[in-house]
Amino acid sequence: MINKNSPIPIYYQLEELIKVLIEKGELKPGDALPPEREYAEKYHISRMTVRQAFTDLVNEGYLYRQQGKGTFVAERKIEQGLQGLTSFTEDMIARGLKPGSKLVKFEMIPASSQIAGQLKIAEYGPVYEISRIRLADDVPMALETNYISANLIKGITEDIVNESLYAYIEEKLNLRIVSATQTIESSIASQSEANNLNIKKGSPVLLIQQNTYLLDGTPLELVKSVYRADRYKFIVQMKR
Amino acid sequence: MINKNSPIPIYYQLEELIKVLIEKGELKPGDALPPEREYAEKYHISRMTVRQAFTDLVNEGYLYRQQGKGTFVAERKIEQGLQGLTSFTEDMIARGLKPGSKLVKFEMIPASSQIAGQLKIAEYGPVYEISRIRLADDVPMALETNYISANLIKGITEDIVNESLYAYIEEKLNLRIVSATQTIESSIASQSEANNLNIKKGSPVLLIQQNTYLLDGTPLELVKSVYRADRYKFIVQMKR
DNA sequence: GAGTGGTCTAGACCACCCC
DNA sequence: GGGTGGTCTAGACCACTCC
Repeated sequence: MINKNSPIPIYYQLEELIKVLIEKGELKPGDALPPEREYAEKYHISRMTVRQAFTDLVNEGYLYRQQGKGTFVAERKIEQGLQGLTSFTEDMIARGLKPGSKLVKFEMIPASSQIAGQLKIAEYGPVYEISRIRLADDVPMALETNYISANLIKGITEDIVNESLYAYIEEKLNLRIVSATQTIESSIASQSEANNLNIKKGSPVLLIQQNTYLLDGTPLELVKSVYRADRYKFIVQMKR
Repeated sequence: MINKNSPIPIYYQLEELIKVLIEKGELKPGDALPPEREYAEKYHISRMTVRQAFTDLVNEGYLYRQQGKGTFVAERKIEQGLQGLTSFTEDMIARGLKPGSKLVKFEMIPASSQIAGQLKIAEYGPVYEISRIRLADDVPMALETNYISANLIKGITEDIVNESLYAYIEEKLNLRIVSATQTIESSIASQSEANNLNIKKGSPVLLIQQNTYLLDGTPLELVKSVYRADRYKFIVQMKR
């Protein structure tokens, strides 16, 4: 079960092993896991290594610990798109919907002061503005506009946007997206938003602005989205 | 600086020490910290202990690591109420507003099937229904309704509700609130909501439903809130 | 090659829970 | 008292980055 000569870290192998037990239902919510010392002995590994695996699973919400009592399987995690940073595509798939996209604008423009401030670039610096109607099961779900500094991300084409912008950024440019701040507010559709989303003017919409950051805190992009309230709810999981 | 005989764990003392350096500005965003081995030597502690402190600070968003390069101070954390679970009161204080509250309903009712299902109690089981108008700087901000199983939380009184329900639950009943799921949607104020919030019928509002859970996953309460869109934006921080 | 973080060991003692 | 997780040690070798 555990291969000590594998290049995959032992603690990681143990995490996967425990996750599988939970997903197969052999460990049910509320069940106590075997104690750390027992795992250490069984697999001939150090207790600290077992603890590293357990700690990760606690942080991911699979387990919880109680001093003096033991380690237990947590209630089933909410299977939602929002336990972390996800793209529209990932979000829709997690919700069981077929994602789609229709490009409505793809331009390079000078940054307004508001956008330049958020992206921490010079005012009037070049940014890509990419507007897309986002579809779920072929019905409009949201109107999404991305702003990305053209100096940071060079060589974007329409083809890349139609494929996957995130995959291009992460795989081709080797930039790691690690965090984001989202601001969510309630609003009412303007005439042009209503036209794009195929709803009536004045219908309620969810306005989401996302700032995305790289590992060192450099702003990568700004995304402004308008979601149809009748089709979309935002879900967040929080820990104390 | 580090007291090895203190009952406070060494790794925790080190965390506080580093946090203070960051908050005082002696360590600025982007700065490299001294390497782990240097801390270990300086304070005569094990490198693993240093690593535990660093790891916690990375998880809390204060630091980030780069293999082969070093450990660095992250960009200033967004000082927002929403980097974790907060009560309305905490949220308002974090936003620089004076929280207030006006009780409009306090009853014990039989749980509807929807509420019973969410709280995982029997249908028609007793629940407290507590409705409050939430004020920020003395102006209505939200209409909030809590549902709590009366069997789980016994002996709530109006006085407790007017003080702090969370403090009562955590301190007096010794229950630890650890996680919550929030569903956020956009809607339009009904006539009665509009009256309570002092806005026009049909104005946009943010509908937030929160399910709160204890350590072992037991549902503690259900909170349904209606926030004025003109005064409130919801903010979330996410990590990959 | 030198320096950094990443993984791992084989112990130890403490704090807490339950019987 | 026995079992659990919580903290801590003093090393070791590996993987990665940079010069």
